[in-house]
Amino acid sequence: MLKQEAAPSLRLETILHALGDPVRLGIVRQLAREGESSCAALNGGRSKSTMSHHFRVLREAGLVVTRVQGVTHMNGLCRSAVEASFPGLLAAVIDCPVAGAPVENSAA
Amino acid sequence: MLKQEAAPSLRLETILHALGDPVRLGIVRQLAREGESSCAALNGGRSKSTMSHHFRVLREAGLVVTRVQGVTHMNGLCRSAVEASFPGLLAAVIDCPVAGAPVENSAA
DNA sequence: GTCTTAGTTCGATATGTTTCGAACAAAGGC
DNA sequence: GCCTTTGTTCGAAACATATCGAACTAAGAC
Repeated sequence: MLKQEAAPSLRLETILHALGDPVRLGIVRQLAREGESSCAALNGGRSKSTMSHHFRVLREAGLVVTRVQGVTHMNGLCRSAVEASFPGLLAAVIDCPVAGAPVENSAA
Repeated sequence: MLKQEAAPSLRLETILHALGDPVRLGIVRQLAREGESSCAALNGGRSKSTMSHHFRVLREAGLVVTRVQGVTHMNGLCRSAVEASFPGLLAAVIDCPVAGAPVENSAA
């Protein structure tokens, strides 16, 4: 079962706004590096409700799809869909080193 | 004379945040299409102080440089600097059609 | 059926952002 | 010198966002 709020609009403005938050940027980058993850696996010490909010923004922007798998929700990056609408955008955001680790780097 | 707040940090997070606002995204896209412009040439009916604020955010993000030329301030996109740090990012943001015209399209 | 787990939704608070008008500063034209 | 033009800076108001805890829901384990 997929969670997707209607057809995501895939508006550039909405996508950039979603990516403009450090927590969400961290989520997207981590999802890109490590593939699907549960919500809990990405909370950098933030509360469940905060994370739920950020995932909702990412979902509504069309950047992330959430697949409900039993009790956990697996989130995946919508690489191809975003790539189709805005070629090169995700690659540029993902394939570059970045200072500061918004979501802890699991390098602990 | 160039206006540049110290060395712009060129942080991805800051750049995405700057681009996440529809007015600023419009400015950047228009600057990309039409080259340098004065501040006044890009106000979509907004007040001077509002535009000044947006240009400041763009400048601080390292997306725009402002050259003072007599009484007017000419703003140009820092394509190469941004491209050097985040290859493909500006291209992805600029070279795509976008719904909604934040800054009026001069197609009036 | 009861309990646990993983997320969501709600309501509140604190913080940021956008926007404006008014006052200011710099550069030139007269 | 004075006036005009173009932006900037300063408050202030309106709005949006990030964050939390508490109450809720759905799925499964027991």
